[in-house]
Amino acid sequence: MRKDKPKYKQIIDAAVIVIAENGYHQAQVSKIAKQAGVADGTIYLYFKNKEDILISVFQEKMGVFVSKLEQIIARDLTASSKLGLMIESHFELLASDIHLAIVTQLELRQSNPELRTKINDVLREYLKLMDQILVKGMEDGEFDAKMDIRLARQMVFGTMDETITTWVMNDHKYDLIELAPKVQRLLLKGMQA
Amino acid sequence: MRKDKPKYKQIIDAAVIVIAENGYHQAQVSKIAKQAGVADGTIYLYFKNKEDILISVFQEKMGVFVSKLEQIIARDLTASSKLGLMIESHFELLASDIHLAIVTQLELRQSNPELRTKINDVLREYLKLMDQILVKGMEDGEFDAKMDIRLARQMVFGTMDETITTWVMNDHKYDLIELAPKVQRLLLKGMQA
Amino acid sequence: MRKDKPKYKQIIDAAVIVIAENGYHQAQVSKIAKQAGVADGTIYLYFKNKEDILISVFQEKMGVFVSKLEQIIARDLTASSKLGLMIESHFELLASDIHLAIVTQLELRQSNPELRTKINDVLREYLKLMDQILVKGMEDGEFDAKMDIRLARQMVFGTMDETITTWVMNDHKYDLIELAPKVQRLLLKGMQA
Amino acid sequence: MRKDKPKYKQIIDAAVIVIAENGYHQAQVSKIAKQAGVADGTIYLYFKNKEDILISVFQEKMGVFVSKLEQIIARDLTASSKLGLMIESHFELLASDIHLAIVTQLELRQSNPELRTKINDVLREYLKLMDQILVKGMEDGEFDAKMDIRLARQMVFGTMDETITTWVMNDHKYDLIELAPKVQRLLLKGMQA
DNA sequence: TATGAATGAGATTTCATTCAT
DNA sequence: CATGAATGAAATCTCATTCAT
Repeated sequence: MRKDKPKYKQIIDAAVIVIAENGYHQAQVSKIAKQAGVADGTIYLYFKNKEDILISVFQEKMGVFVSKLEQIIARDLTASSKLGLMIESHFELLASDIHLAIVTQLELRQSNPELRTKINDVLREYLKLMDQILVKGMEDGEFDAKMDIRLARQMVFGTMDETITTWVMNDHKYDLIELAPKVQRLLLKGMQA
Repeated sequence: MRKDKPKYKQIIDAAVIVIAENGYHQAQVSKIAKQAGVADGTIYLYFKNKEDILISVFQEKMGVFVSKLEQIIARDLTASSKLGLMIESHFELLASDIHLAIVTQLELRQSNPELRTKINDVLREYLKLMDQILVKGMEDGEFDAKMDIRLARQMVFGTMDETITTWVMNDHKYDLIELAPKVQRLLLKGMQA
Repeated sequence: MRKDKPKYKQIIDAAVIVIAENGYHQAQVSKIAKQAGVADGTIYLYFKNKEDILISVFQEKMGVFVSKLEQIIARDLTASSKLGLMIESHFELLASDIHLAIVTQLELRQSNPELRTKINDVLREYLKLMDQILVKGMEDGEFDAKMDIRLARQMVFGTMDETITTWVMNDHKYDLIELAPKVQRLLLKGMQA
Repeated sequence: MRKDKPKYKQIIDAAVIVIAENGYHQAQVSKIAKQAGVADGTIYLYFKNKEDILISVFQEKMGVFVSKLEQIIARDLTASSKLGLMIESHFELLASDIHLAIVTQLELRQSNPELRTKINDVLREYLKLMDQILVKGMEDGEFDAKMDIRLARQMVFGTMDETITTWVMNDHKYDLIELAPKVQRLLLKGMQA
């Protein structure tokens, strides 16, 4: 389905706005179409069905996170620095797009198990990259070589996720980005050799 | 709403089972009524509406977590030990009731933000108790006195939550409880003075 | 699904009227519900889905044809007389319920192949009874013992069907019933020994 | 509408194939266009609307039946022979084009009464020719001079139609053409003087 | 002539909630 | 207290047709 055409992106962006403003269950296709400035039927020229829109939203947006993280990993830095950059970059992306933050932290989690499974597939790629940082840190002697890597990853991701969700649920009335260094310090301490 | 009558609890328990077995979106009132062995209309003698059932499920079950945690806090122990017991106790409760674990970690999160806000109100009590442990640890010089207490709490809760959710999503095929000490160690290291 | 309850029959009869007056493709469930004097949702307490209504219409109404024909066959008459009574009875039933005639001869034939297959299952029972008459006639020496029974049945049914359909399509402006003896004579001549 | 241009016939033939292979309700304009190797919009340069395609299909194909029958009538034969040739010719045409048989016997009957009325207009020409044979037979003393000609025609057409439809519905697994003489004999007996 | 992207109307079905018994 | 039959609002997706190029 013509992902290069401008309307594809138009609809994705419209979906993010509509879901953020109306909530997942009130995000009817007709609302998304109106927001995108196209007819209802046009949606179906670019997406198989409603679920396909939502998965695509997640894929397109998560893609940005993944490529940012890939760039960070490619750089010649310590694992600690990479971890810090990752957190900062993750927070920045969501802080700069409140709509997207609402959608990923709150609304998309209301989707049915089927859809969530597909979302998890997308997420997994991100978590794999995260693991690369942890492994490097353990190999380089920065992180505790004996720590359970899965648990460590769950701590890192769980902490970031909880921090962002709390921020979103508090109507983002404080600065998320300035929490990044503190979160980094906390997590690093937990994992350091 | 007659919370003392046996049918009140019957319905709450039925709701947990039905949601766990069918998923949040397939947990119709009529199914809960059938599972509870009462007529559909009877539900409405004990609960205002469907949302009220779900909040009540969370309140009743969370109450157990809260009272367990209160007992732990009342004991004469170091903050670190209390934290360890809290994690262990939390894991134990969910590992011993898979239905409940599925409901709290996966299904109830599909509810709309409105309901989730109410659920968070219930959760807040638990988080406040958690804060007491952290404060005590900071005062006693066990934990870093300068750490951001909200962030620390988010790390603790986020890590526990992510760990349990991952366990549930992996069909609880490994032992959750034996992860508790490792989780404790990881978190303590992050927070220690 | 409660076929004994009066609402079941109410809905069936409403469906016949709505389909006859509006055509198959304009017979929305909401129209049938309104005609039956029930809410849209009530339909689904008695029928699995829209197709189920249509099949039930055919089954219920065809049941009358079948039982009439069974009575005729049970009587002590020559095959020729039975054939005559069958034609007469068939014509009478449809002439007395124009709505039903329109539905069976025109509207229900617009249904999709799936539904038509199910309708044919119902029809088969009627054709089997028809065969009994033909067999008896052949055994008793009334009908040509060497005729192809399938072809004979196709002639009988095809002629009746074509006659009724033509009558319906001509807005039943002439008397269908008085054609019965003529049709009988024609068919008997074709089959007689 | 340029009926002489090759694309006109291309589209007609494409329609027959698409309807036969996909069924009436799955024969979308876009499928017919693809099968014909033209763009969707091009269809509308040759046909007023979808219904117009279907009527044209019937007209074009029925034209073959009519001209065959005209040739038969023009020959110097008895009415009985003509009737026999007509049945044989009718069966042959459909047996040699299964797609067409499926379309005329099953699929086109799913169209709405409006369209069917128009199809009947086309059919009427064929039935008129059939009447010529019957009249001649009655005048020549071959057929019963007192028979109701309309009924007789309904018997002839209804029997042929039912025979062919049954053959199509049985996946044309037996030979239709060899049934022709038997059908002829049956019908002639019914009509003979 | 020919294209094909865009349009937008329209219907089935589910399920929380009510209320007469 | 308890019942359960009845209600009725609400949303996804299809596809014939158009029209700018």
